[in-house]
Amino acid sequence: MGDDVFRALADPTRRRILDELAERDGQSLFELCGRLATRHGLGLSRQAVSQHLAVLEAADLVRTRREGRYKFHDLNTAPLERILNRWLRPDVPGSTACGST
Amino acid sequence: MGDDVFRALADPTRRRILDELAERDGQSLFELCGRLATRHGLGLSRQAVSQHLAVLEAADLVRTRREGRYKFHDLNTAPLERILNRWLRPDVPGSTACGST
DNA sequence: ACCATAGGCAAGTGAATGCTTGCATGACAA
DNA sequence: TTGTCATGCAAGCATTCACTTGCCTATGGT
Repeated sequence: MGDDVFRALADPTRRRILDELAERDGQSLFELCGRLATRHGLGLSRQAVSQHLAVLEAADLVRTRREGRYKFHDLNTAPLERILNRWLRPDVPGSTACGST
Repeated sequence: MGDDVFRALADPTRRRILDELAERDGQSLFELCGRLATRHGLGLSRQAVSQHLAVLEAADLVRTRREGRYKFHDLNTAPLERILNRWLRPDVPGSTACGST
């Protein structure tokens, strides 16, 4: 476990998506496309962003909720908190649970 | 800055190398090869590990010091500490410095 | 000097990755 | 129902990446 998290964080575009969601939770796919374009200068297709979101969701870094035909995305920092302790604080209780990733 | 750090952490073998160095600093290339093989079951060539170490060193996650014909590797957690704050504590002073990575 | 040891450099290969293109699905409005 | 909007699925392409192979440098022991 945690493998998907590191892989998800490897791409700079996905990190910018996390930045966007950290600033404003609950954005839809098109909202993210627009903000990545206008604020970060990234001219990505809708599918490109969709695939990035799928990777982030698989890593549990992004939670989604459907409402009608919209799908809203929320940032989930729990996997990040679990990962830090691996090398930074190796003797915190619970940090050994992800030691074999 | 920080881009190399995420890329370096993306590979599971490199993460195991960091585990090894976290447990015992100052290992040489051959030492790491041996311990990755015996303790993690990874049958990697010397060059494979060497290239991984080069990536980790480029990301400043590993510091090296030469002594004679030996080259010892030490873990450096500073880049990790800088990265945490990006999404976990966005309002800590100094965390804005790596916001555009 | 000789040889073994520790490490470095560079080209080549197979697999994974990011992105595109095209078509399909489901929800809402007219 | 018909059309449109938001999203999903899948194949194809170009790049990147991890690993190997082969040769080279340098240090230390004998």
